[in-house]
Amino acid sequence: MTAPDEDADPDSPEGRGGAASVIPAAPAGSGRSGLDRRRILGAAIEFIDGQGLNALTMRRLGAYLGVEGMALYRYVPGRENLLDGVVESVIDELYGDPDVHLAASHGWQDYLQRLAHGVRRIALAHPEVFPLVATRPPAAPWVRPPLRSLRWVESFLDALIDTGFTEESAVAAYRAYSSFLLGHLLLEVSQKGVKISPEDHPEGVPEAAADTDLSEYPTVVRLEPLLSLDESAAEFEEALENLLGRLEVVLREGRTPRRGDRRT
Amino acid sequence: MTAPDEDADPDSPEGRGGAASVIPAAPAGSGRSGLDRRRILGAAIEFIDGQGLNALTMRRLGAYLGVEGMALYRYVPGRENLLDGVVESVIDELYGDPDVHLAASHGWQDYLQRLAHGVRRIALAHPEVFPLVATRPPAAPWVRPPLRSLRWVESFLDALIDTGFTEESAVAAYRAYSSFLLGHLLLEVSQKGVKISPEDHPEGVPEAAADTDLSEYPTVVRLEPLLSLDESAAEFEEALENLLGRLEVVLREGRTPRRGDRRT
DNA sequence: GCGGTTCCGTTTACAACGTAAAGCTCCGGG
DNA sequence: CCCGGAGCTTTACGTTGTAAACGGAACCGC
Repeated sequence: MTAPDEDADPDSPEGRGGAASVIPAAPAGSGRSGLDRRRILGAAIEFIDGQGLNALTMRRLGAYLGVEGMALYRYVPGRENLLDGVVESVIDELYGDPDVHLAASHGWQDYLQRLAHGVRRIALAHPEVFPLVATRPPAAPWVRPPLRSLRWVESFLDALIDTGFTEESAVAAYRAYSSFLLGHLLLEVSQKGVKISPEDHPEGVPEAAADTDLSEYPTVVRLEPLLSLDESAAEFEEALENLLGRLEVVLREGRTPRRGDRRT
Repeated sequence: MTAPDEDADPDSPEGRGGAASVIPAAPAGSGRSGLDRRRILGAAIEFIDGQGLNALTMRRLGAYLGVEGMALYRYVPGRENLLDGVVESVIDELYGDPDVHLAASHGWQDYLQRLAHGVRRIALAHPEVFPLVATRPPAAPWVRPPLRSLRWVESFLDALIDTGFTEESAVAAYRAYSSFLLGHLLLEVSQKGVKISPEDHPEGVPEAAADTDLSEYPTVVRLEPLLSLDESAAEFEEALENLLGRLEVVLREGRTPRRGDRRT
């Protein structure tokens, strides 16, 4: 079903190289006994990708690994920690992505562009996992967003500061960038999440939905084809470019612009 | 504790009029017997605001209402549905907000501005609830974002179309606006969510955290004061204004700008 | 008044969850 | 041969969401 050519999304799974596959871990119940934290986290990710987050329970994950559920507790302190680990693991895929660099060797715009697409690739590869990134309470109070690892935050700030941003504007940029990524990807991922409805209406009237009464919302109904059109890639690109443009202004003016600009 | 004057956030709880209080419902366990769906949803919101989302269980919510837990099932089909109802209720607070209008009587910019602040007020009033807005699977596949109610989507699209947007650009605007709101508010809310840590360090060194080793992240450490500075209100304003500016361009050009047409 | 229905809340019940604690089972070093 | 520990399983407990049966009050037409 997925239109394979035409204007294929460069961030779609397998669109780019080898990133987005977590761990070479054994397929499912094969590689017996070699249990360890990484294998567990890898399995958890596979499991969530396949069965959804709600389906993930300790016992089921155990079974998925050919083991008894309680066995996991030898390597993982508990479920919450496991989920934290999952998030961390998923974000760590960035390190394996050859298109994403830790340093801004080709300018900050290139750096941010690559980073954004790297994160998007991850989000699209693990749509069920990604919301966790947004929801899990952060280890450090700042570091909220998509790049939850301190190492990435460090890299981000360094990259910008090295290329001329002031500290203030680098931090401002970090936040603007983060919330852009978070918002856009969350929206995109959850839009994909709802497939074309697994069952239902094998025939009968396609409009005038069965569950809710749409007759009060004529515009929504009329624009439905537009609304359900998926332009995410282009929209992402546009919003990203706009953001970069905004940051460029910040850079040039050396400060984060304030309304009415009465500064401290 | 909350610095009351200075440059008070206009969207902070009680900053604006009467919105952001769900339902006049009885305080806690007072108004006995009059159980019904709205009262339950109201109580659930209060409960989540007070005890956090994780603490919400059917039995506890029952107890909070002076009732036996199973009693709730007469009015609510189940927990999932309850959470959906909570989200819906919270969004419905928009209707009670005198500053937010359903129609763009003072131009679309005014409309979007008011709407954005209305949603922000809600997010700040219910920081524990808001992430649900982002996470809950949507009833209709499109309609993803902060304004989950079809009525608001309808209103949004009408407002823009009435003031000159094409259908395509109205939809594009809807998405850009949504993801902006979602991202920014989610970030903001979860940043506030982590208060000054309920317990711990009643004394001792405030920096050089006890749990993780920050020594590898000198920039993060150095910028920590900046990073934890809370400029959310200003940042929100700036990003919102930028977005509106972007939409204005879209409006003027009558189309959603595609990659390729430049205008730096 | 009175039997019956209907409403609403309680009780009881159960499977599944996260997790503590104790029990196996094997394995390499004395 | 025995031992101790690593690694997994068993058993156990409290809590969760929810189905089903239950009780009692409030109302109905008579």
